Amino acid sequence: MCAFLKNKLSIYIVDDHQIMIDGIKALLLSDDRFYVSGQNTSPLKALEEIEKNRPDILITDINMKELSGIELAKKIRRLFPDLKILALSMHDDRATISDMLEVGINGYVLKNTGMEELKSALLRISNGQLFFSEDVTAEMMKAISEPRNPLQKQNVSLTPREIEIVKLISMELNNAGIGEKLFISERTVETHRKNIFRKTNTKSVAGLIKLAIEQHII
Amino acid sequence: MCAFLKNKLSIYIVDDHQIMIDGIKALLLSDDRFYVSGQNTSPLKALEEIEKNRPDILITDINMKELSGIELAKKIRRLFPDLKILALSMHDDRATISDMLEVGINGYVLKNTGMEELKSALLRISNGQLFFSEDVTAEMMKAISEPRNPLQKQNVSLTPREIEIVKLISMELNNAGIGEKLFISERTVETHRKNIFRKTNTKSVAGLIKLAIEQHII
DNA sequence: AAATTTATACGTGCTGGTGGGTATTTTTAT
DNA sequence: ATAAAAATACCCACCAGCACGTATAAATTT
Repeated sequence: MCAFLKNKLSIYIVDDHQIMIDGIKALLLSDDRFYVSGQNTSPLKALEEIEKNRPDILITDINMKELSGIELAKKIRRLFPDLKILALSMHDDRATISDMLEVGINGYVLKNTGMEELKSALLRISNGQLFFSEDVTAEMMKAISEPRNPLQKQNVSLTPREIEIVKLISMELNNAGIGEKLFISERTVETHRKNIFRKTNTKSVAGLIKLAIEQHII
Repeated sequence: MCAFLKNKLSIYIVDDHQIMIDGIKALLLSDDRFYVSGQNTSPLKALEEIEKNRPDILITDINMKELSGIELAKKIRRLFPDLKILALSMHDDRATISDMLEVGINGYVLKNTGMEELKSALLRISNGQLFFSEDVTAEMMKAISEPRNPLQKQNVSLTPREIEIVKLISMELNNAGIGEKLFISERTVETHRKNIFRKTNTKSVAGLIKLAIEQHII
């Protein structure tokens, strides 16, 4: 089951974009240290296949429609604790990185880095080491060096109602419009709004929307 | 210079994400009908290289930070009218599609389709035909069947200064703060703001920020 | 059963942004 | 050289949202 025994690393790929899968596959195919044991554009189907397939390393995208990479990684960690996970992402935003680290992934590389880096990531991970892209490491360093800035990694736990409000704000509705839509008073909307800004520690709609997008609320 | 003469299609790839370039390259490499004459993660550098390189087909991503695929395609169309352009995008939103069609691209495939489709797109385009992914075609059909809906195709071409303003808005600065930072009057910021909202056809900061994130402006 | 969270709602004063303009200078494109 | 686009700046009236509050019913959690 390990790389040493069969002399090839067994890789499973999950990515929303078939073309990305095809690309990675083609590249690994030409390198006899790797073997692509399977792939899927659907995280859920991938979970089933992994059960039978038992690869060494899972390469997963993070921003997937069906199930986020974070959720997938969580499930994987629970079901197959030994399976190594390498996150492959477009973004190096702190929230996502820290979410993934918390889940306990083994590596995080950005899509804007080359394939060589991906290969070394795979090799290092298979050795039990961790691997992070330079930009990701930099972001982590920054997070550490800024002792306890107000932005923390606070879990922005909005209530369902508040999330609804955020969604409507993002749809360019004003308080009156939101009230109408939810059959509540404009005053109530104002109160929700206040609470949302307080909780998210944002001071303008701009910040709120950025956060909401980062956290995949909208 | 054409595919028939040298029996290989010369392809140039532009994409923000090196890993995507690497993937496509690896795949085309294994097919002797294609030849990757060059690639770049920077649209601007690509433009220079294409001048010398003169490929048959340019594969370009659409959502790039430096220069959007739309802008790149426009420049290409003006400078090298014979060069075929194949857009490769994550999104099938109507605005982008119609922008690209207007510029006069030769094909549009989505990243969530397989590599085989990419290959046939390349072959058909080299024959002077057009090629569009199924989803893209569907979106076009829908657009036609819905006679003249209000959503039109707005060109979101913000000026450099306006983009600067958008960035500062997204950083939760108010007009006064922005003016201070850019050494301009608060009145000027107000004017920029007005123009930005008019151009982007957004009516609140929420919409603007969403758009800005979509378009990778921030 | 008690405590907490969530969702509801109102008042008031202030200010920052909106929408309506107009206009000049500088830069870029033709 | 000239037209067009971009960047600069101001005026005025209006009101939506913010910052302070306070308060109560309903649902959840402990």
